[in-house]
Amino acid sequence: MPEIVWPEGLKKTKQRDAVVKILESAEAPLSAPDIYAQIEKDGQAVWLSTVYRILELFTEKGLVTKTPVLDGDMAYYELRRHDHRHYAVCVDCHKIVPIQDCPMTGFEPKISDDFRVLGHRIEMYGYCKDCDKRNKSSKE
Amino acid sequence: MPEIVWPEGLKKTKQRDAVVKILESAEAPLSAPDIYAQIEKDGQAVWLSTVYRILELFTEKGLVTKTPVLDGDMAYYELRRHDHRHYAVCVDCHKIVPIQDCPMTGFEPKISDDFRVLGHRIEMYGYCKDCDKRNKSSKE
DNA sequence: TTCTATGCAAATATTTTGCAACTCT
DNA sequence: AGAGTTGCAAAATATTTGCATAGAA
Repeated sequence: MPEIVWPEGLKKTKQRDAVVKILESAEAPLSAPDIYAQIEKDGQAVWLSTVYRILELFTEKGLVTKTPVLDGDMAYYELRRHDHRHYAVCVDCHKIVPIQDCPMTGFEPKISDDFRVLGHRIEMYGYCKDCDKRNKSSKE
Repeated sequence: MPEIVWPEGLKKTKQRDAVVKILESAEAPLSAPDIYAQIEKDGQAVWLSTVYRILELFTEKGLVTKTPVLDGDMAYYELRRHDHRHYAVCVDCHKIVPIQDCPMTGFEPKISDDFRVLGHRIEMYGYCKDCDKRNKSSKE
């Protein structure tokens, strides 16, 4: 069962289907090369530039959200779902872990007069369990 | 009066001073090319790669925070001040506006068992007053 | 058939790196 | 003097674009 509504005017192609499928089964944002690699691994042929083009198009159509992660050497993409998720990112191994709830709920920023807020992005950073443990034991 | 403590072991050079001065007077995060352009405009000579190197070093030393903005085509840098600020970014003109207070205060994410949280980043996005007005009037 | 999407190559943009010359301490 | 910094050029990485062909409606 597809989680998305296909925007009218867009043709369905196997490349686009592949991208959607990867995004649907992802539980954390993925980079374009991530998605490209997964499609290849599934035995399908795509070009990285095509993946970029699809992601850009999907972002435009509101299907996908483009967001930088951590210190941002790459852009990450995720399906724009009905639920509202944020992530914690490990500063060491760059693992991405979903956070359950959103601290912005009910929060009204004081800028609202000067700014029409459409949404927000929250990212926590720190050490995941594994890296935390490793750092402690190696006393680094 | 300098807002920062110069890390020991780092030499003071006019390039580094220039970068610090720009960052001190900025009230929103700046990209490396932004900083480079401002220094040039002040009549000083620097190389962009030097600016990048200085910012990387400062980030390592904890003087500066590197953070991607909006959809992240570039990294932005800001002085790591004592106060804790977040920003709203206009999706149209990319203007960056500081937000007064932080919705995370007192918030304890449910992941804390599996993750040692060091900090967080929040970014609101939407339309700034000018772009909102312009979009309404041009009925675009 | 007609319009759009993709393959492919080549360009662009941002950031990083290597090394010799220079400049702080 | 000696270690750390910068100028400069060139490389590396991420992403975008142009155009002819292939594919969906």
